[in-house]
Amino acid sequence: MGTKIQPRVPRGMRDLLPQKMLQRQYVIGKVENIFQRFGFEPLQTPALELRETLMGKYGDDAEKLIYDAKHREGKEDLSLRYDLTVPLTRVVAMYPELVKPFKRYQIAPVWRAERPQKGRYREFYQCDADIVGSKSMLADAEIVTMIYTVLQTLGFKSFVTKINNRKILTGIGQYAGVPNEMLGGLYRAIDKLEKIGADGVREEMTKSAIPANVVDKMIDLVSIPPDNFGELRERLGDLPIATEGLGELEQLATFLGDANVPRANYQFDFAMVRGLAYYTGPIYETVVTEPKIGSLTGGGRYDELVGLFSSQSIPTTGTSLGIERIIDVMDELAMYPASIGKTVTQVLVTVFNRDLIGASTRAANALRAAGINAELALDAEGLGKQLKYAAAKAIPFALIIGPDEAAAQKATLRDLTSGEQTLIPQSELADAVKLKVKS
RNA sequence: GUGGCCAUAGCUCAAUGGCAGAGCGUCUGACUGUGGAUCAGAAGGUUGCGGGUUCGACACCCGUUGGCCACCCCA
Repeated sequence: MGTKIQPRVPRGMRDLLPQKMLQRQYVIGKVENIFQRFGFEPLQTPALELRETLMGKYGDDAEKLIYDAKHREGKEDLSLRYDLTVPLTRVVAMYPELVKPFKRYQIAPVWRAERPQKGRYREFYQCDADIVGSKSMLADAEIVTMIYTVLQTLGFKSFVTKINNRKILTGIGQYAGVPNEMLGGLYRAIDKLEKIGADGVREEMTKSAIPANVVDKMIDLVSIPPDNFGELRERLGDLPIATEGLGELEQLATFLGDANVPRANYQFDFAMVRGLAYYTGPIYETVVTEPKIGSLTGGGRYDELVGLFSSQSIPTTGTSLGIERIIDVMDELAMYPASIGKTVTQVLVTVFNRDLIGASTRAANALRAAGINAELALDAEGLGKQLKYAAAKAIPFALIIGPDEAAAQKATLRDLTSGEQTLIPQSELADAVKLKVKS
């Protein structure tokens, strides 16, 4: 062998070592649980999609970030999936026999060639839940309710799901009379209202070459406080598209009230914008106030997307939870329950010497049969070393069967946290250990 | 994609341009039935990588890769 290869992972991607994986599995398990409780069912799709499946759906800016993954000698142009939404619409178009409304969730990695940063990776997991085949605002309300339930279950306290409607944004654009190709700049400036204030937005709009008279109208409009439907209706009432959007949000508000989602956890924010091109109706985005890490969830209604793959379009709404950011916030705020340890092993069964390998193996298997995660020490090289190993791995208990215990048909259970030891008859081993381990 | 900060032992960090160090961790022993305490000792480095300046570079210059931060955008 010549010079060694530097062990590295691709930029923006990472290994997830066991301790991290235990935390992730906890979070993903909770999320999956809630998804199922709302009647969503699992779906899996390939990591690679045909390039043509992905292109033309997200907008130019987003599509620059799509990874190509064509094989050297392959005949198909392939790309790594950019999100889970477009694959879903592809599935819906391919299997028209799926019973509607089709409610599916998918928890899987997606890839985006962005410049990495904290809370932003090139390979990351998304947790999506969508309802295909219902145009009712009740579907949107279910999505927002579920977002609330997930975050609340994970222990989040101060978070707000902001809700707006693409139709209102379109209305704002019409009201301002800005040409279509400038709408992007307009929306982007509006989106920054909270971050940079009205003056900042004014500056931003001027930079985007939006006429001065329009800018003033915009600032006025966008400065309408959240939840103030009346004021907005007064201004945009002449525009059918805006009226329609407002009507939808009012219905949504009623349904959220029915669902008892706490008023503090959602807000109708007419300045909230989402970048993806395919949204057509209500849009949502959840932010936490404590560590500023961007949005934890994002989603909305995209009634026309399925239509790009099929002769008929199907109304669809859904959300994507940013599991990576949720995990980052939970790390920062130490939100994991004590029950997720650093290891899955509950008991290390030590091996006193070669002659007692059999006794320890039988004990380990008895524990395993009783549903206890038991690890058998693999080298009989001294009790001290084995206990040190247990401590290093944060295994909470060690079982010791030395000559004395073996002769008396007993075993010693040592609590590595307190140092307390109990002598247990081998006949009652599993039950006695179970009691100790669970407490 | 644009701009800035950073990269030295497994980890956290030192070292006026002049012999690359400390703390923690790791390993061994004091302790042949007990880890986390104490003591003694040991291992561990091409200073991210490639060039350049210099008698001499961890330090200065250029490039490159990666991490972080602010934009852009977004989960």
